[in-house]
Formats: sequence, C-alpha cells, structure tokens
Amino acid sequence: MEIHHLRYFIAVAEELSFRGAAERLHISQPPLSVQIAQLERELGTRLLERSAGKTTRLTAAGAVFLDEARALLDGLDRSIERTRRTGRGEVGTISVGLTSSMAYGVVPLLLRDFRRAHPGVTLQLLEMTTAQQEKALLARTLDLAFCYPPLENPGFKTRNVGEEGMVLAIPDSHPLAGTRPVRVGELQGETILTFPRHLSPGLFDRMLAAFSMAGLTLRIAEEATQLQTIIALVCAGLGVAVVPASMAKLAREGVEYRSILDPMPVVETLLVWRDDAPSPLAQKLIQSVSKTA
Amino acid sequence: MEIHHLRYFIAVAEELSFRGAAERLHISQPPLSVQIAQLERELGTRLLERSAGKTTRLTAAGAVFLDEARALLDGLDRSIERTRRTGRGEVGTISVGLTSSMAYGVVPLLLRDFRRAHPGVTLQLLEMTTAQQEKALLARTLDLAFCYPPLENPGFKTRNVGEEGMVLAIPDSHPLAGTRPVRVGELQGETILTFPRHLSPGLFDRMLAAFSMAGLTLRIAEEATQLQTIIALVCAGLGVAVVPASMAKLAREGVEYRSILDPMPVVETLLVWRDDAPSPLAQKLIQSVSKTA
DNA sequence: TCCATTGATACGAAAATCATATCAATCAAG
DNA sequence: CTTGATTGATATGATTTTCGTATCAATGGA
Repeated sequence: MEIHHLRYFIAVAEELSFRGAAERLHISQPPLSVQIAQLERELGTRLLERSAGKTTRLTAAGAVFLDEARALLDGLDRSIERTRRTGRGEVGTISVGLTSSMAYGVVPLLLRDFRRAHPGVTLQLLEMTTAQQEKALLARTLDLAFCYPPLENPGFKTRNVGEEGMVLAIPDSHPLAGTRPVRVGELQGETILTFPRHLSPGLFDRMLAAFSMAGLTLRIAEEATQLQTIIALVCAGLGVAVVPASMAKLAREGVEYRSILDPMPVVETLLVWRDDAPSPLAQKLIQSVSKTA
Repeated sequence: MEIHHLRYFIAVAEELSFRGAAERLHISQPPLSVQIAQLERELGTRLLERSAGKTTRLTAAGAVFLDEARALLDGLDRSIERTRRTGRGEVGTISVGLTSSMAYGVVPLLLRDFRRAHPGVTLQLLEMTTAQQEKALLARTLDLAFCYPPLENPGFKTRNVGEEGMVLAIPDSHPLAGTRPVRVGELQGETILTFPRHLSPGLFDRMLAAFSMAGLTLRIAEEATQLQTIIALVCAGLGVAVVPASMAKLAREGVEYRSILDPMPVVETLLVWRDDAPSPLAQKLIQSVSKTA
C-alpha cells in the first residue's frame, strides 16, 4: 500500500464515482479501478459496492477506511509541517551551557532577546564550568556554551559576546568603604579571596599575575564553586574579593563594590559551538547573539 | 511522498547507516540514498548528517520526522486492522428493526445469542411497525428487520424465525379466570379489544376472520399502538384481548392468560433483509439466527 | 428498442524504482 | 605517511509499476 492508494480511495469515496474521481485526480478511469482493486485485495475486503449503472456505495469497511485514510493524510500533513518547522529552526529545544557567574552579566539579556524573537524554541539552560561545557559540547550534550577563555580544545568556533572589568567587593564596615575608587596597593595586608583555579584557569592566572606584581598574595576559597559564595564570604568579613563587574548587580546587604584604578584582567565571555554542522536552532541563537552584542 | 519513503527513512534512522539499512530493506544502497534525498528535498530540510567515514547522525528535523513516521506507520497498521475486522464483520454497528410486541418473544433470545458470539458488534435496535421497517430497509436506514407477514414489498429476502399461537388475556376478576382453557364461544357478549389494523394487517385480517366465523365482533383500541397498552386496558377491566402467546411473559398484576381451544391464527416472525449485498454483519446475524431458530 | 453511462479488462507507453559499476572522502592500521 | 577498507553519492542501463487508449458487458432512461 502506498499513499496514492489512500488519495485515490478518498476521491472515489467522496465522489461515489470512479469516473468523477478520476477526473478530480487528473488521471483516467481504468488505472483508478486497478488501484482501488489492488487496495481491496491488500485489505482483503471490498471497500465499494459497484454495479454498472447504479450508484456506487461504500461498504461498512469502506466507510471505516475512509475515516482512517482521512485521519492518516491529516496526520501526514501535520508531520510534514512539524518537520519543516523544526528544519527551519522555528520550534525545538536547544541546550545552552553557562557558568554560574554569568547569571548577572550580559548573557541573560542576550537570551531574553532570543526568546522574544523565537517563541517556539525551548531554551534548556545548564549551569556548568567552562571545562564541563567543553566536554559537553564534544559529547553533543550541549548545542552552545557560554564560556570563559582559554578553551582547552581548539576544535571550536567562538564569538566574543562581551567583556567586563573587575571590581573590588568589600564589607561595608571596611575602612575602604565609600564611593572612592581603590588602588591595589591599598589592599596590602588584606585577605584577598578568590575562586579555585579549575573554575576558570585563564582568569585565575591573569588575576594572580596582576596581584603578584603588586606584591600581594591571594587566598583561594576552595569551597567557593560559585562567585556568589565568595560574596557571601566577603559579607561575613573573611576578606575582600575581586570579581567581575556584573556581580555588582547582586546587591547584597553588607557588601559594597569599588572600581579598581590599576590595570586588571578583563573577563571575556565567549559563545562557543562545534565547528561541524550546528543545528538551525543553534545558528539562529548565534545570529541573534551576534546582532545583539 | 509515499509510504516506502517513510519505511526507508526509519530504517536509515535506526541503523544510522545507509548500507546497513539497505541490507535490512533487502535493496541496494544507491537507490536508498536517492529515496532519502527525494524525501529531504520534499520536506525542504536535511534529515541526516552524513559525512563519509564518520558516523551518520540525525538532524533535529530528522529526529522529529522519525517520531512522526513511526507514529504514522503505526496508525496505518491500526487502520488496516480496523478495516479488515470491519470487513470480516467482527466489529461495527448493525441497525435492526423490530415491532414493540416482539420484546417478549423469541427475538430477544436470538439477539442475545448473537451478542455473545460477536462481542465487538453494536446492535442498534429500533422499535418500528412492519410498514415502517419495510420503508427503512428500502431507505437503507435498517440493515435487518423483524417483521410480521405479509410484506408489501416483494424485493426482500426473509427467513421465518419462529411462530406462536394466540392466547386470551382477561382480568383476574373475570368469570372465566382460572386455569381452564377457553372456547371462543364463551366470549359471547364480551368486549374483545384488538389493535389498529395498520400495525399488522395480516394478523388483523386473520383474527377478524376467525372471530367473524364464531359470530363475534372486535372493538379496535385506536390508541393502542403497543400490545402492552391492550394489556393495560384489559387490566383496567375494559374488556378481554387475544394476544401472541409470548405476551404471557409480561406478567402483569390483575391480568391472566388462558389458552384458546378453537383454531386461531399463528403469528409468524420474519427476519427480513434486502436481497442486494447484505453487509458482513447482517450476514453474520442472519447466520446466527438461522442456527439458533 | 436504442442510446448513454457506468466500471472492468487488455495492452502498449511512460514513469518510477532498482541493481551494477564507480567515485571521492575519510579513517584505521602498518 | 601511505595503504587499504569503508562510507555515502553519482551515473547508467534494466526492471517494475503505473498510466492512457481502446474496448467490453451491464444497466438505466428515453
């Protein structure tokens, strides 16, 4: 059985006439009779009562199969449309990774714009470290990733979607509290908290270098897998911290943010994807982000 | 698009290999590639990522279409099975007419047997007079009819499914009440109620003849479109009535039934159907009734 | 009785699918 | 780095299927 059998049968069942149906189908009557006969033979039952001269009628099985055939063709149309929409990237799900520290930066804005432009698309956001995201991209668990450089794997395409400076986070009870920008030298003797290196080796090393030049050392808060934890430690008076500027949006009681006068590393945010055949959805998000950023 | 496109695509999507799928389909690989390419062209989107040497993978659209194609083929199988069952008369609906007076005779027994043997069949029972049933058969509103002879239209096939004698229905306060059979002569002076002629002309005329021979007249209860109404009138003391023996099963408080010694008309019940192409369900019911009766 | 119309059948023509042969690209092994 | 094996794509002739023309028997209406 093929789909044209369904179409042919529906035409005959609706016209209740082989000649009329043949005309509607733009074919001649004999092959139509043959095709219907094939269909009846395969189904093992007569679908139409025909007697020359008198009106053709549906059998009980024919009435059932007419309903079924219509439903099947409708289902086929819907299936085709759904597939086409998916192919055009109008619907579907896309997995996007981001680090927990990006929750307050430019990434939410970029994603919000994409969501508005593509309401049919489900964004699946997964908080992961840069290293985890790289592995997930390779395993195809992620379609896209928002990472911090440097990337370990060279086989990725990237786009810079924003960069931000570092600011100082201090308790509001601290002598340096106030609106004044701060120099690194003023931190002499302070406990300067920072995150474990594996969370962002590139940023970590550049921070380390910047402070070493000023003769300062950093204290690594091993348990701080999220920058918010660092802020919490600052709030508790365990020290000060240097964090990306967007963290200032996390207005936390008892913590103030001060800009730093000395040269500090700049945190770049990269959108990363595999260089082989990104899905249409991924392409759309890349395009959306490129336009916005 | 044809159904074999769906089958071919499912095979490739499941094997994730054109050659493997071709082997499974018992065709060679080149035409399979061509068919998939046709499918992709018609859908306007790529379904499979293929790169020589590396593993073939589904695109997002391909994953969607795989689900859809499986569902469509499943639906097709179910449709075929449903149609075949209808063709074999295993499922469906059959419209059967019967007169209201048959509700206590042999007909319910016959239908009960059929119901047991064919649980998938819905019996649509319609209470109609014999004349109404004949019209409904011609209009194809009914598939089968349980009628009383004679039939007006000669173009029917019939089968006698039972005959029964007539009995006397009298109030239990009546002088004739008791267990004794009754002679027609004993009804001299009684009001003998009967149904309007149009409900069953054949039976009416034979009844009329039988009573005329004994010098008795009948009083027609015009409002009695159902035999039960006659019984109700008897119960109310408006007279006595001669009714089919099966009505005795309608054990009504205040009414007794007496057999009649004189020759009385015999009520035949006919199963009636059009002589042109009865549906498989109708054939099954005819067969069931013939075996039981 | 004749004529028009219905669907079925027969047969050659057109179209679609298929199999064989072959290619470029890629990967694994030496 | 080279070789051999495997992947899917392409080209071409063969086979199968479907289609159209011609024709038939059966039925209903004029």
